[in-house]
Amino acid sequence: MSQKHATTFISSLCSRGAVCHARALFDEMPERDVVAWTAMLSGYASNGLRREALDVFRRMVAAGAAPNEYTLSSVLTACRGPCAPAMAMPLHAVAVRRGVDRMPYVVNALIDSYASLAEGVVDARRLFDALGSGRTAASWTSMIAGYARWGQERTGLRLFKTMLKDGVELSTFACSIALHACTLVIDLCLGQQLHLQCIKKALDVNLAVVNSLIDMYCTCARILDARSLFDGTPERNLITWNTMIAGYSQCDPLMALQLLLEMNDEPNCFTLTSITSACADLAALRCGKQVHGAVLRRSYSDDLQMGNALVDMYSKCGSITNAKNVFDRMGCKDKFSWTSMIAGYGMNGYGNEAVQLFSSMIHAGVHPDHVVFLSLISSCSHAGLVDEGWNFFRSMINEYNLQPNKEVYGSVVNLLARAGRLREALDLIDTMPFAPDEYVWGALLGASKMHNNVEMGRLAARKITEINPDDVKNYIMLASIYAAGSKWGEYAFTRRSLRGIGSRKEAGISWIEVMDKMYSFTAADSSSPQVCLADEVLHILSQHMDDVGSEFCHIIFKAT
DNA sequence: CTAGGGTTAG
Repeated sequence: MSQKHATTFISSLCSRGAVCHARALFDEMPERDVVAWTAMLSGYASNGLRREALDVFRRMVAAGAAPNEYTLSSVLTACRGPCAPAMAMPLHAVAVRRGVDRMPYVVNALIDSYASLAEGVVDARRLFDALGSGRTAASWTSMIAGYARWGQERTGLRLFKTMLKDGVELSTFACSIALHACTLVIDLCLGQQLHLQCIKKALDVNLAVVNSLIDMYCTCARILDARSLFDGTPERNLITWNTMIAGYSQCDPLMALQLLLEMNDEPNCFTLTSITSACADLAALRCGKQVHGAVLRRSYSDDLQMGNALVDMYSKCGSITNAKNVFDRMGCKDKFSWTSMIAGYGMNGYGNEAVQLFSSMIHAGVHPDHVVFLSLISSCSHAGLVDEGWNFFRSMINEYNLQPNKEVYGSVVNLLARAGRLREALDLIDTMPFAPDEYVWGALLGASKMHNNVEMGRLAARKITEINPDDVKNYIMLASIYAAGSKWGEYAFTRRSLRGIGSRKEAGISWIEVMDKMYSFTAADSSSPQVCLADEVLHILSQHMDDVGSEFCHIIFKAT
């Protein structure tokens, strides 16, 4: 068999996944030219065997075969990912030495390689600019993707527009990258324009494009548009399902579970993370436990994001012991893991534990940010640890050089006011570097009611009215403060202005799901005869809650 | 006879 024939055979075997047979044949060859080496190398690479591909490259160099432009672009793409930053420079040097560093395929691969590191984007751009008219569609998309990857989405999108102006035909690749950039900066307008272009050029039959469109609409809060694309596409893969489920987990967690039921593919780690966060929003503990079981069976528990979602889910379901168990078992933790656990302690009333965990976090060398301090201060607020909370606020500014944002100020106002230190809360509002919003005043108003402080309540309510005159609960709250302080004249006046607004306080609705039926209740819903039985029903329900909750999940995971 | 770019979760 000639060398040419053997090489053809090798690539053919590799393209059908028979890499081992290809390798056996390769090893039998009495001599191997560049083409043969490259065929073997790219055969490994296209089958995801990057280590083997790199090994072939090393042996090839050692054997004295000179890599050409095919070899270099193959080896560059083979080491995409974690080892790309280390390989970009040396391989670039080889390309220069072989005189192929300006060949489009090589340059495109180099752009991608350099842009795999944030600091390399500038080098990538230099290569891109040097290409001049030698740019291909892939050069553009690699460069745009490089920007989008490192938080320069706007620059990427500008380059995308330049590309179109230069007359480069819109490809499915460019389209999905640009759509992804729109998603990252939440630019619905541009996303919709792109959608239109997709339809015009019939690119919306491409699954990757459809998936990016669905993601874009979900992120831009257009779940219905996302759903109609999802329903309309003739073909769906796991990414399609995961994107749609992730979208629902943000705005309609029950629908996320529903979609999981309809899915025929096996859920993967991404699916289960979204489902876990849906369970967190529903406070569906039994369901969340079933998901956790599915996670353990599939050995996804080592995944960082999965662990974080589980900690969050158990915290929001009030199961702090399980949250702590998951947290403690996590092999590696990031800022989000610590924040979720601290917030979990806080929302369940464990202020001291939250404070303790914060110091463990500092001990572990994790830098706190605004979100951590927000969780921490609100933990202190719930647990009545006023001085501790106040000290964290001070240390946030003085020790960690963090400028508290509006939310943090609001949380500190809440901390002081709930503890009855209304005067100090008001002073803080007066000195904070933001215009106080209705939520800050709302915290003061609520605390004024709690501590029967008519004067402070009147002030807070007046401020809220200036910001939002239609806020009904503001008037109701103020009226009850007057009532408690026996200020009946002002009470009557407030009730009258409430009638003047002509709106009613929206009823708070609670709901409960039993099997596949949804029951809703409103507070003091005496109009419904069923509610007369509410206490009895609730009593029975609480006895059977565990069994009922798990039913739904058994349906979901019956296949596992 | 050998080479390229894209979409998913907190």
